[in-house]
Amino acid sequence: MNIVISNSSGEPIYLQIVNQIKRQILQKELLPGDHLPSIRQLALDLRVSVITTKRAYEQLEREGVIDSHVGRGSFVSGNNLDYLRKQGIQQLEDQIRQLLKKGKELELTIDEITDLMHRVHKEEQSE
Amino acid sequence: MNIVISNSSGEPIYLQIVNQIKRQILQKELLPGDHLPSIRQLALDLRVSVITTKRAYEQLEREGVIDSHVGRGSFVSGNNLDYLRKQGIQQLEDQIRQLLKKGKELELTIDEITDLMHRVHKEEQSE
Amino acid sequence: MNIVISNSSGEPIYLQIVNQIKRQILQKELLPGDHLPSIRQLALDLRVSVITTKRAYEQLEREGVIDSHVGRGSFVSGNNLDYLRKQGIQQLEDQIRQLLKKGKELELTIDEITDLMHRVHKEEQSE
Amino acid sequence: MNIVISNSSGEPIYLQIVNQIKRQILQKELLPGDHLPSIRQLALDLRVSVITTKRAYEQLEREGVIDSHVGRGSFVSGNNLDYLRKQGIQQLEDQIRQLLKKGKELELTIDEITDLMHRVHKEEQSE
DNA sequence: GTGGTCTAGACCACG
DNA sequence: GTGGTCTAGACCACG
Repeated sequence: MNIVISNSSGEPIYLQIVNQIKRQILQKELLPGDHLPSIRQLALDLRVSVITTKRAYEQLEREGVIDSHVGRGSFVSGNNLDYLRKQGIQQLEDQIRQLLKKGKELELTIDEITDLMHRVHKEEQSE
Repeated sequence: MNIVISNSSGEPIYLQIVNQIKRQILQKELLPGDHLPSIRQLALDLRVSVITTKRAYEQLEREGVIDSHVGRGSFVSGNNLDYLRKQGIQQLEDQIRQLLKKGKELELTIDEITDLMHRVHKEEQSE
Repeated sequence: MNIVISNSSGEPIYLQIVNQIKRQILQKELLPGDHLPSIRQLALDLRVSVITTKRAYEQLEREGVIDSHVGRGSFVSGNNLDYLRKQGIQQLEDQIRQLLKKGKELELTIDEITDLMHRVHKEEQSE
Repeated sequence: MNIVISNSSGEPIYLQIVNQIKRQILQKELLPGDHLPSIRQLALDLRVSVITTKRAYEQLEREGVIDSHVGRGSFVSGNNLDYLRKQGIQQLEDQIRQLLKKGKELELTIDEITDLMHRVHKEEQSE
């Protein structure tokens, strides 16, 4: 499993782990039934406290994205793609609402915001 | 001055104050030279700790958006519109970058994101 | 607030806290808006680690039963009686299902189980 | 021998084995003297660790429900029906006590609990 | 003071 | 080995 931790991003470490695992499930790099590294092993790999990896796995289990069993470890649970996708779209819409609100405050029209978005998109691609 | 505090938004109270004052300056509801309520008065009005209003005013002063003078109070400082506008655009671009990143994770194209944005925009208007 | 911790019950301490707070809300000993003791204070009172009280409050917040705000503390959130009652009935029905299953294994009829329940009930009352 | 393991029930695997064997003895599907599969064979059948089946048999032996002899295997021991039945009744009474406690918290009377039990019983039967 | 995050370390039941 | 619970202790932003 490929997880990268940033100490400077401001995003809590446990959430970085949660989100990156969700992302990998969403992109089918992790499949239902796949065995995840143990919280101890992952902690060693990421050079992070066991408690932090545990917290991440707890969150994922609470959302039904993984199943953990004492003595056996943690596994990607069956078919969460729908759930994760819906959750993702929801978050996207929330971001859009914030964006539109911010744009309105700056007295930008929807077209100006769209233009800005396309300009930023082109910049990102050319990097 | 018209400030509304939300306890459920998750946004720190002092930042809610900061941002709403900035917004009002940007929208010319507050003009250069305008006298702001004292931190004590504002704390009373908003039913919030004085520490909180103090923190908000400190932040605004640090950004040069208001001037505080012992014994006289705080005032909107001269011509911050450019600064606030640039800051707003910057924040908007950051939001857009996050949006594009999230969209990419969900395997949405830039056109699909644009469509979604327009759809959300129409919903917001019709409310 | 009146919470009693048992070290011998087998029920995790944080769950004992969670359940006793839920019980008190259900029985209107705690009302919406009531200020709960801080996690540190409660930890001192119960002679338990801060992490344990924190964990209890996290669980309660996740279920929407309380609201916690940095710097301000934790409060019973508005009208959870319905939620808690429904949850309680659900748990009761699950217990009943287990009971009936167990009774069936022992080849008891529903009437025999009912009798046993009334007998136990009388014993409990006379204690 | 017919044992079904559930990964989702939360009940430890070794206890699932213990309880299902007890049940089968109670219901005379397993009789005194019957030869049980070896821990290795059972582990293979259930796709479970040998440690787990070993733990289950140890528990059963400790309770005197089976006898294990090195080189010969494990056998249902003579006349445990009384013991298992008493144990079952005991457990049933404990469940009833919990039920009554829960019901009390929800401010249900003994009659309301009895009604609910009969209702659940009818649902179960009609399935 | 208050909760949020993080760390190091321990013991337990389970597999 | 594996996750579940618990402890003592730290630093941070917020009020």
